[in-house]
Amino acid sequence: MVKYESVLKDLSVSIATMRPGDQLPTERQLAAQYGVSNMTVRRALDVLSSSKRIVGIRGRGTFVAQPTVTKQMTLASFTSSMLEAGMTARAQVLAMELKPADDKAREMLGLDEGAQIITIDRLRFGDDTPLCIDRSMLPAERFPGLLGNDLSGSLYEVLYRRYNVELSRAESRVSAVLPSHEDAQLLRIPLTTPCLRVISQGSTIDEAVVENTVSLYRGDLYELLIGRN
Amino acid sequence: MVKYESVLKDLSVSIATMRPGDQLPTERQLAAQYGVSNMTVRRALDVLSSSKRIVGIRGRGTFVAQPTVTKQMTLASFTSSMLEAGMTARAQVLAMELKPADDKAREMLGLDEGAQIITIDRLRFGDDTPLCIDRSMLPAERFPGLLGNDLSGSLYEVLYRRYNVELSRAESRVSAVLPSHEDAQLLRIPLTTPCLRVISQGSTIDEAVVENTVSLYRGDLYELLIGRN
DNA sequence: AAGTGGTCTAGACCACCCT
DNA sequence: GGGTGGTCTAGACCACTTT
Repeated sequence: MVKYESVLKDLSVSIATMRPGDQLPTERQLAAQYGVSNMTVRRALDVLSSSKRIVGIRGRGTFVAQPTVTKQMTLASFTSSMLEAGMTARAQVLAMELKPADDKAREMLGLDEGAQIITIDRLRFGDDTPLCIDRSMLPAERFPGLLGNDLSGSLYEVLYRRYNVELSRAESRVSAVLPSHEDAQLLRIPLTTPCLRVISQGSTIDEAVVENTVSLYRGDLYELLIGRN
Repeated sequence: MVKYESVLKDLSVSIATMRPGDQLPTERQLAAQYGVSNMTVRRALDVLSSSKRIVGIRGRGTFVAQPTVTKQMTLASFTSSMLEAGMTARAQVLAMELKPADDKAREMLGLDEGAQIITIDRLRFGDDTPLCIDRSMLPAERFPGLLGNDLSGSLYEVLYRRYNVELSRAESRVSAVLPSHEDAQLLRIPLTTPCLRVISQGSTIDEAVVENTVSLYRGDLYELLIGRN
């Protein structure tokens, strides 16, 4: 791990314990504290600043930002975008199941009758705040033993490392919904907080759809960023 | 304008004339060429690299990137997606205004003090059902007489036909919100119906942002389709 | 005047790729 | 070994705010 990443990680944790408006140590102080140069501290601050977690005011200081509605997110992958935002990504597995595919699942994944699927429900955190519920569905045949893996990180990474399957997100459907009782409880939000529901499919290079995920993002903390990265 | 921005701008233009796979000058060469230090060149390269326009390979060099699939993710335009759904698209103009740009508008459109903007609010229908409210903002200087045009169809088409300006959607931010009283009334929905808010910017080929639109879609009837097109 | 965020330098050094 | 991208330094300087 390079130096600025250590600084970033540490700063990220510190900020999480502070309140909006609180002032951070000065750049010089941070540089001395971490035994690192001005430029390296700034590189870490830049990441936090561009993800709107802090605000630098020339001549005044650096402050913890108000948590605005404009947090950042890409359609790429939860884990990578959390990293980019200087937050730690973590997933808590809510449920895992191996079961026969119903009609709907068979259609979505292009499976034959009698095929089995794996379902994985996960609650995803950014710095200990629940931000998203992921419900994934995959063909069991293609990923034997998947449920034995550690799924607290990136699902795509596990698929790549263990099964050498590289997925790309083909198409996503985004809608606005109110959370169910259960989901609201998991995300720790009121029932009236609108959420973003993203239904996405992962396909291999040969176009076969091998993953279907329904994600529910907290609407008050999340914004999807779509476009040229 | 700071130095790295000049370098970035110049590099951006250069890259546009090159082909994928072509090699850029080395960092040292660029530094000498622009009369600037290594770090400053790198800062510009970092921007291009994180937006996937170039790829740096340690020990080899820096190369123009292949346009990737994820880069091309776009939101379909309202008019075209209505067409695809077999519905007729129509827009009712709610308000049009020519007024001085406030700070926020100036920042978004990159305008100087004293510049004027055109705002256009439209209610968009699919088969006589109100589906979306669009609030657009454009620099007045660039589009003289825009308000005299028929705006019941596609705004982008008008801009193209009348001003020969071809816009591409640069980046869109999607969030889930509840509608205001006014917006709920316009869309004929209860206040508790979650909506999709899409903030998008249109830019010309030379990267200038000349349009900013906030769209509010009925969440119960509208789904955004994001995919490789 | 002193202190702050932000830019920039000139160069060292590392990891890596090519002979 | 020589060239490349990438990280980092120690400090200078600028723009700005506060005292």
